[in-house]
Amino acid sequence: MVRLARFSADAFLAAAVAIVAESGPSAATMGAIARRSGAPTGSIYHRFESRAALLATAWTGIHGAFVEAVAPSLRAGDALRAALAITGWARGDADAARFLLLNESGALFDGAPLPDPLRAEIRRQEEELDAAFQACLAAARDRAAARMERQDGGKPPDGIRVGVDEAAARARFLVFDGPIALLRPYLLAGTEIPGHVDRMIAEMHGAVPVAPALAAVH
Amino acid sequence: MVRLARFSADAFLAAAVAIVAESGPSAATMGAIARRSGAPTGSIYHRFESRAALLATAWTGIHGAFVEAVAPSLRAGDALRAALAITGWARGDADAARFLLLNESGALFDGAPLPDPLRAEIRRQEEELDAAFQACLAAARDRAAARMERQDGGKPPDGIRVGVDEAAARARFLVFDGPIALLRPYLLAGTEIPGHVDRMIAEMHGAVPVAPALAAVH
DNA sequence: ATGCATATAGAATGGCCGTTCTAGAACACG
DNA sequence: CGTGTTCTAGAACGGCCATTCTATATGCAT
Repeated sequence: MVRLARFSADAFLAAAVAIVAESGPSAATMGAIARRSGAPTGSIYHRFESRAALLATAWTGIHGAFVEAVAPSLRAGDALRAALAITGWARGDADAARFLLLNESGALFDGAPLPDPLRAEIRRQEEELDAAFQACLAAARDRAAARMERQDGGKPPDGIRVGVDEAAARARFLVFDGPIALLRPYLLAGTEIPGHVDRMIAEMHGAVPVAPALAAVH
Repeated sequence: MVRLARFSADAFLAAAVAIVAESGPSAATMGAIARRSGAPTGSIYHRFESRAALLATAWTGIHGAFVEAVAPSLRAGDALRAALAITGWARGDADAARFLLLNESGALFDGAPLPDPLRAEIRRQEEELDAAFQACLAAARDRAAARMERQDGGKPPDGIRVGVDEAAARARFLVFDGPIALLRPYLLAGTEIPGHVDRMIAEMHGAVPVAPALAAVH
């Protein structure tokens, strides 16, 4: 019922993502987003209640795609495949990867008031990713226990005995922080991601155990 | 000759570093720095010609300490010791490490006009660090060549044949990006840096070669 | 046709921030 | 004991930005 919109929410989101990817979050002013969309600034407020809501919506869409790319491998207990899914996803959508990278530290919507459904979706994504990660961690722990049982009666193998916190930190690095650190230079430079990034990830996974002897701690 | 200053340049720098470490770069407004120092905003401009100059000076001081902590090990060709020097330095000055981390992407003084001596010092530090890094890379290459000669007549060992770009990228990750990625969660959370961070760095250096068969490429 | 809800269009508002300006104070030196 | 220079002190200025407001257009439902 009534006047049809010339500017869609998606158009504003796309403009915001492009600006952030090109020039960083602080360049994504309402004026810049409007200019890039060919719209007046006021029209943005017919779709989003604030700049924070707009950017958070953009973040949520991109982060959702990220989670969908990574979570299945995690749920399958395959940490290496999950790590490689990150590089694959980044290769497929460089702008999105750059956007996510530049908004890592939560500087985007720190304490800003967001619409409730958006907050709920953000939490849902975070919980889904965390649950998948925990599943992967549990699988690694089980494998470590089985390996230990096979090798000898009770003493841990040549790996180091680690606690749960350490195992989680190790897994986080192997799956997320390490691959992201490998991608960062290329994402920031805007150049293609070379194949040896994947090779290094594979080497790391082969050499650095997630849970070397976690079963001993249980 | 004349009135003695109540507020030193160092006081403003310390205030700026503390604010950035606590609340991020955008919180370090001239007003906030002045308030934290107990000075009027105008007084800051008797020491620094602009906000960019102030923050860049703070960055340069911290980065200089970082370089001094890391470069000697690099010049000695010891990549592992260099990587561990980063964690050691971060443990010794958490605020400084946080400051550096939060200003990685050069968002601090992007195209801002800076006094020439400051620019020169920044460039000098960057060149010193890069030279040390290149020395470390060259040492790794020499060791790889020697290892190859010892093992067999001409074919590369079980390592992967890599080019110069890849060797540099590998070394960068082993020395800088990897350790920093391991530190990031603890720096951002403001919690103590656990010992297993160093253990993982050592594992990585043991397992992921900087220049596996670089000599074959020369 | 005529309402009327919803859009465009862009000017106006108010706040924050970096920077500058005005006034006055302190101190080394002649 | 001025005098000049460098400081404190904080108000004032100008720009940018998010947000709101006013005026006008559009097109479906009646």
